Amino acid sequence: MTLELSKTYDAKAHEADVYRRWEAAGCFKAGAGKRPGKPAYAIAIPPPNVTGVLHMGHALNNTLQDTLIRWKRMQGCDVLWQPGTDHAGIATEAVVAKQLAAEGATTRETLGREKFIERVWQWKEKSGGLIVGQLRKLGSSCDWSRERFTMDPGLSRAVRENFVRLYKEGLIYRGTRMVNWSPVLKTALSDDEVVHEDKNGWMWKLRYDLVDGSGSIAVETTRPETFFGDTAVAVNPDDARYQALIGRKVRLPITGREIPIIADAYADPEKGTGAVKITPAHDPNDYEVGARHNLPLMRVIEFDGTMNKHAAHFAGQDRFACRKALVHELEASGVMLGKTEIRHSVGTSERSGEPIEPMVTEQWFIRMRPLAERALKETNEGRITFHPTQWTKVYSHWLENVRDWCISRQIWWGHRIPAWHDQDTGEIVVSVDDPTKDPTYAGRRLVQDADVLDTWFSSALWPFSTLGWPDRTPELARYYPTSTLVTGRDIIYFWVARMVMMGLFNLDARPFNDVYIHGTVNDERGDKMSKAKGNGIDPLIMIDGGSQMYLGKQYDNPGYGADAVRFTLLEMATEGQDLKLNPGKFDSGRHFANKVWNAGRFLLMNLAERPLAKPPTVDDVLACHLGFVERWLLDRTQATIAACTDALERFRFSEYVVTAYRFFHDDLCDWYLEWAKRQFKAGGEEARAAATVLWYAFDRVLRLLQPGMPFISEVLWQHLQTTAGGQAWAAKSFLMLSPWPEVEPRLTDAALAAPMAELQAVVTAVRNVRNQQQLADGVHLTVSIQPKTAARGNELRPHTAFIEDRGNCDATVVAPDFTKASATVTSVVGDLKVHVWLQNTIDLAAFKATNLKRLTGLEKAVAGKQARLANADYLARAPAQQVQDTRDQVAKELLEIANLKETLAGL
RNA sequence: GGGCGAUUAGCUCAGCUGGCUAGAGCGCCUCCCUUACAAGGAGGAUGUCGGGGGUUCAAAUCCCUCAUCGCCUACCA
Repeated sequence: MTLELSKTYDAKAHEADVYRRWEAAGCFKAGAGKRPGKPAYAIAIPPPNVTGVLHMGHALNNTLQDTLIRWKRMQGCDVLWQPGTDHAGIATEAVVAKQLAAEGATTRETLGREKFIERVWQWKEKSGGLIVGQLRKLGSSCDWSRERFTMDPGLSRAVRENFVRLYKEGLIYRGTRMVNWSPVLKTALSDDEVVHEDKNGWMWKLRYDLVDGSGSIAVETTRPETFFGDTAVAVNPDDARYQALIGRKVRLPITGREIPIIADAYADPEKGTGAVKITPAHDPNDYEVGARHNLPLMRVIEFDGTMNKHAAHFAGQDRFACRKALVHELEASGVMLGKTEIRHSVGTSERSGEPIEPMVTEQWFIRMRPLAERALKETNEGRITFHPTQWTKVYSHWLENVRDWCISRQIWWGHRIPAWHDQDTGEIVVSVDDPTKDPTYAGRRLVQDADVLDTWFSSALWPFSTLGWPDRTPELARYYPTSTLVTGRDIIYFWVARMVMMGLFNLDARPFNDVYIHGTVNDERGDKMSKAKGNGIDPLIMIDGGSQMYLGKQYDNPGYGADAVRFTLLEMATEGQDLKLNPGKFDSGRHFANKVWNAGRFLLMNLAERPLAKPPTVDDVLACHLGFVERWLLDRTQATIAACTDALERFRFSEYVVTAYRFFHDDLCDWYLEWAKRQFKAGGEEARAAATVLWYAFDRVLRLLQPGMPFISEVLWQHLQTTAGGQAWAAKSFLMLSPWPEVEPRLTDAALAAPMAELQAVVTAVRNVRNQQQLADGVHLTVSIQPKTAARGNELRPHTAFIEDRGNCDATVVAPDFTKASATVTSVVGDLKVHVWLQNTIDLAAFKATNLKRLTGLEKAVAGKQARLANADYLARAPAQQVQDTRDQVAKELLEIANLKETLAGL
C-alpha cells in the first residue's frame, strides 16, 4: 500500500469528501452511535434566517454547538442536533419587496397578498436556506433529515395551537394601545425591535398664547410637528409658577385650536419650562396623561409618516419635511422662542433604520407577567443555568420589568393570526383550524384577521415545535427538555426568555438545562462586524479561499479549511469574552492543522515500515516493554484526557483546545516523537514499543481533537486503520462515532512528571550552551553531569540515553566530587551541575549574566519565602501543607543558589 | 440616568476556590532548509498585573475609590 499524503495539509482535498461519507453513513442522525445506558443530549440550533448568509458569528455559534454535540456523541449519548431555519418575517418580506421593485416598480400592494406570498415561497425554495449548505461546510453534524422551517405545516400548527391556548387562558388580548410604528415597514414593532441611538438634534421652545390674551406659556419639544396633535398643556400641580394658569386655555399656533392647561404630576418643574405639551396620539407618556384626563386622541401623522389634514397646510408632507418648513414658519411668526442643540436618544426601527413613530393602533398583545414569573422561577430554583452565570441577572432583570408583548405585525409574510372576525356581530373566533370550513360556523360571515405574528412568536416554540409538538411524539419524549442552548447575548430577551416562558406554558417543563452565552465576534479594533462597516471576515472565504475586503484592505486567502477556522474560534472562545479577530488570527489554526497532519504522516510512514496487527489497546500498550519516556508520555496522555473532558464539561472551549494543543505540540511532537525516532532506529522491542505507544497516544489525541477539528482527525484516523491491514474508509467505523477517551489508571503515574522535567531542563541547558557558542544543532557535544550525591547520580544514570539523544551529546554522570576541566562551561539545573565541553568561543559575559540573573531571581524568591517562614502569623494561620511546601521549596532553591554561586565563581 | 463587563508582555488573551520566580499564541532577537512538518525546529529577550486606598500571614485574584474603554438598558418633554 502506498501512502500519498501531501506534505502540507490541503483541507480542500478532504473536507467535502469526509462530510459526504459521514452523511451517507448516517453519522449525523439522531441517536447515531449511542451506547446503552447513556442519556439523551439535544441541542436545538438557533435557527438562522432563511435570508441569511453565514457570518463569523454563526461560525462561532455553530462551532461551539458542534463541539458539544460531537463530544457527547462520542461519549455514547443519544444525541440530537436539531437544525432548521427561521422565516424571518420582516427581513424576508423586505428581500422580496426589493426584488419586485427591481423588476419594475411593482409593489406588494399591486401584486396582492396571495400572489405576494406565493412569490416569497418561490424565493424561499430557490434561494432561501443557502446558509444550511454553509453550515455543512463548517462541519456541523446536524441531523439534516430532521431539518425544519418555522413555516412548515407542523410548526405552523404549533403556532396556532400556542396562540389558541394563550388566548383561552386570557393571556392574549386585543387592544388599542400606543405601539412603536415603523412608517417605512408600515407595521407595529415590539419594544425589542426598536434600537435607541444617540443622535444630535434640537430642542425647540414654543410659545402658546392664552386664549384671553393675558399672556402665554412656553413649552419645549424635540418634535415640533406633533404640536398639531396637542390636546393639552400640563404643569405640575405644585408648581407655584403656573398655579394661576391651571384650568385656563391656550390657543395653538397656526390652527388656532384651543386646548386646556391641566395639572398633572407627570410635568416635572425641573425639566424644560416646567410646562409640557401633551400629544396623546404620538407619545407614550402623553398617552398616559391623556388617559388620566380624558383628553381626545388626535392623530396628525399617517401610517406612512406623512402629516394628515390636522396639520393645516402641511398636510401630505413627510413628517421631517414638515418639521423643517414648520420651524421656519414658527421662527418667522415669533412663536419659536429659541432652540438648543442637544444630544438625545432616538428610537429607530432595528430593521429599516428610520425613527419610529409612536402610534395608537389596535394590536394583539401577550400578557407577560404570569409567564415571566414562572420563567423567573426556573433560574431562581436552579433548573436553568446560564454560563457564564452573570447572564442570569440580565435575564431576570428583563423578566422582572417585562411589558406586554405586541405580537401582531401589519405585514404579509408570516403566521397569520388564527382569529376570525364575525362581520355581523364583531365576535372574535380564535381557532387552530379554519372555522369557515367548520359546519358549526355555517352561515356566519367570518373573515380572518389580516395581521401576522411577530417572528419571535414561532421562534419561542422552536425547542418543541421541531420535535412534533403539540403531538406527543417519541422525539419530544426523548429529547425535551433539550440539554444546552448556545447563543449570543443579544437575543436573551428576544428568544431565550420567550422560549422558557412558552416551554413552561405548553409543556410544563423548561426548554433546556444550560444556556451558554458566547461572546460577540468583533474586528481587530473591537467594533462589531457588519456589512455596512466593511469590517466583516467571511468564514467561507477563510475556509474555501477567495479574496475579500476587510477594513479597506484586500485580502487573498488560499482557504485554510474548516478545522483551522474552528480551532481558532475555539481557541478564542474564552468564557463569554468578545473575540477580536483579524484575518491573520486563522494562521494559528492552520499551522496547528498542518502540524497534526505531518505528525500523522510520520506515524503512518513508520507504521508502514513496521506494521502492527491492529490499533493498540491499553493491554497492547501494557504488554510492551515500556521505558521511562514511554511511561511519561502515557501519563501525560491520561492527564490530557482528564483536562480536555473537564474543560468541555465546564464549557471552557478555549481551555479544551489549548490543552489538546499543548499536549500534542509539546509532549507528543517535540519530546516523544523525536525520541521515538531513536527507538525506531534501535529496532527490535524498543521500536515496537515506540510504535505502539505513539499510535496509542496519537489515536487518543485524535479522539480528543475530533469535536474541535473533525475533518483532519477523521482523515488521519481512517488512514491509520489501513496500517493494520485495513483500508481507509473500508470499515463502517468512523472516528466521529468512536468512544471519547477515558482516563486509564494503569497508564497513569504522576511520579514521572518531576524527573522528566529535570531531564528536559538538562537537555535545554545543553542546547542553550550550544546556541551560545553559535553552533548548529547538529554539532555533537560532550557533557558531564555532576550530582550533589552519589544517590542522585544513580537516579540519573539510567536516563543518560535520553539526554544524549535529545541533547545531541555524549553525557556522563560523574561523581559528586568531580573536578571540572577548564575547557568547559557549567550550567545549573537544580542541584545538578551540567558541564559542557566547549567547541567554540562563548560569550562568557553573556553566559554569566544569564546565570546571575537567575541567581538574583532565585534569591529574591527565597528571601520572600524565608520572610514568610519567619513570620509567626504565617506559621500559625496558613495551612500546614502550605507551610511545608514553602519549606521544601526554600530547601530546593537554596541548593540551586549554592550551586549557582559555585558555578559563577568558577566562570 | 441605571446596570453589566473590561483594563495583565509591542498585539490578542489565559491566569478558576487568594499561596511555586505571573503564562500562552502572534510579533521580536540569535542559530538551523536535520529524512513528519520552514505553515518547521532549537535557544533567547520582554511585565510599575490601569491609578490610589483597604482587608489578609499572603492580593493580578477579595473590598472601596478614581480613570479610561466597551456593551446593555431608560419616556427626559
